[in-house]
Amino acid sequence: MAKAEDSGAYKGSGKLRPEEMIYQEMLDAILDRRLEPGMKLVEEDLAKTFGVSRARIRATFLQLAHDKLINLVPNRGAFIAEPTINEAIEVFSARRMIEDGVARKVATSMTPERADQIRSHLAREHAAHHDGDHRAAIILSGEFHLLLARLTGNLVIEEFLERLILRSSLIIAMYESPQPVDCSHSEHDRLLDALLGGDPDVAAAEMSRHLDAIRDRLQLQRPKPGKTDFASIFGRTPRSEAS
Amino acid sequence: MAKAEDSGAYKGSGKLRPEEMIYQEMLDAILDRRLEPGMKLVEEDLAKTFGVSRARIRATFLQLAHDKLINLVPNRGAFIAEPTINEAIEVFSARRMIEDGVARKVATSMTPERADQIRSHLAREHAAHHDGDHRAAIILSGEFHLLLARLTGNLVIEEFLERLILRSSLIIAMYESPQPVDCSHSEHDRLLDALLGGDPDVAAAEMSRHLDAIRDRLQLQRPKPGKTDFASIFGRTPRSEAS
DNA sequence: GACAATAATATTGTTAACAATTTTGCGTGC
DNA sequence: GCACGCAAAATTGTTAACAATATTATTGTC
Repeated sequence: MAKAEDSGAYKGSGKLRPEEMIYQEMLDAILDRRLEPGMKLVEEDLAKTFGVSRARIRATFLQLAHDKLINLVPNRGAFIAEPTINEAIEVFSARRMIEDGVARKVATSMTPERADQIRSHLAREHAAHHDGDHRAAIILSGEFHLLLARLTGNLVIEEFLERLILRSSLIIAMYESPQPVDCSHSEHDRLLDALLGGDPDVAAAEMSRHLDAIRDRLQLQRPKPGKTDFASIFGRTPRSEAS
Repeated sequence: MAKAEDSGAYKGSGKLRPEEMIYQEMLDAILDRRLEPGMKLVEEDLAKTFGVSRARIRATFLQLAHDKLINLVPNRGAFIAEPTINEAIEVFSARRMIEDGVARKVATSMTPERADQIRSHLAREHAAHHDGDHRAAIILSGEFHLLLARLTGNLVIEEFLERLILRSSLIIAMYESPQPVDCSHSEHDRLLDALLGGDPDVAAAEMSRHLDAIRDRLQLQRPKPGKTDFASIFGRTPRSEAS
C-alpha cells in the first residue's frame, strides 16, 4: 500500500532498493491519475525515465498486472487498467463478503489498545480531510480498512484485502464524482462505534452499509486518454538522451 | 488450477504457448510432490530441462512466488514453499470466511441446471476415488470448491479462491496423513444436500464444518529434502548437454 | 480523394554474454 | 580435530544486442 506521507520522501536516498521504488512510484502515479486509465506504458521510455534496464520494468509490469492495475497484452505492451463499472461492482461485492467477516472478528476481539490504534488512525484521516489533502484522504481511507484486516491476525486475509483496496483506490480515482463528497471519514467514525459495541451482527451490517455507500458514490464516466510524457509525470529527466 | 485429466496430455502439442505450459508442469510437479518443499530450484537447470531461456524461468518464478508456492530469496534463488502449520491454519480460516459467503449465495440462487453441474462434478470425484487416483481426487476436490465460487458470478472471489485452493493443495500434499482417509467426496455430497436445501445458514454451517474437517485431518510432519534431479522429475532429458 | 498494398519505424520478445554474489572446497593454523 | 580464511566454482542479477511482431507512414492504383 502506498504510504500517505510526503509522496516522494524516498526519492532522495538512492540506496532503498530500486525495484520496490519503481513499483511504488508507478503505484502512486496511477492512484494520483498522473497515469490515466488506458494509457500505453512503453518499456524503454520508462526504463530511461527511471534509469534502469527494460528487464526490471518488465518484472515490475508483472507485479502490477498481477494486482490488476495494468493490462499486459502479448506483443502489444502494457496499459493502465480500465476497470469497468461491472468490475467495480464485483470488487466491492467481494470486499463486502470479506470485510463483513473482518468486522465481526474485530468487534468480538476488541481491546483498549486496539481501540486506540483505530482512533489514532481516524485522527490522521480527519487531519488529511481538514487540510484538503484529497489524495492522502483516499489512501488513509484504504489504510483504515487494512488496519481492521490486520487486527484479525490473519495474514492471508490481510494481503488479499490489501490488493483489493489498491484496486478500489484505482476504481475510486477513476469513477469518483467531480465534486467528491468525501464522507468516508465520518462513516469510519460510525464504524468504530459499531466495533466498540461488540455486537458482530451490528458491526457487519455497518461495514456492509459503508462499502455499499462507497460503491453508490461512484459515477460512470470514461476518462479521456492523455499524452504519455513520463518525464513530466514523474518529475524527472531521462538519464541518457539517445540519438 | 491444474487439470485433472491425463497429467501431461498437453506435452505433445508443442504449439500450446510454452509459458503457461511450464507454469502448469511446475504446478503439477509441486502438487504431485515430485518437487518437495524446501527444494532449491536452479534457474539454469530448469531452463535446460524445458529447453527455454533463463528469463522465462525467471518470469515463471514470479508467478509461482505470487501464488506463495515458491519462495524467492534475493541472490539465493527460488525454493519450493514450506507452509507452516500456522500458515495452513490461516489459509483454511481465510477460506472459511470466504466460502461461507459462497455457500450462502449458491444456496439462495440454486437452479436445476446448476444442481446438475454440481452433481456431474461429484460423479467425477467419486470415479477418481473409486479408481484410487489419489492425485486426481485432490485436484477434483479443489475444483469442486472452485465450481461453487464460479456459481456466485463474482470473478474476483473466484480468482482469489483459485489461488487459495492451489495453496491448500500444497498444504494438503505436505501435511496429509500417510494413510489418507479421504472422506472429502462424501462431505461434498452432504454439502450438496445443504445447498439444495436453500437455507443459507445451513449451507454456510456445512461449509464451515467441511473446511474445519479438512484442516483437522492435517498432520504435522516435516518432509525431508530430496535430491534435485529435474530430468527425472519431469520425465525428460536436457536439450543440450553443456561441457 | 479514398483505399489497399508495401516499406519504414517503433516496440516487444528473446537470447547470450558479462558482472556481482553466494556457496563450496581446500588448505592452513591453532 | 576444528575453526578460520582464502580461492574456485556455481548461481543469480544485469546489461546489451538481436529477432519477431505490431504500428505507422508512404506509395500506387482505382
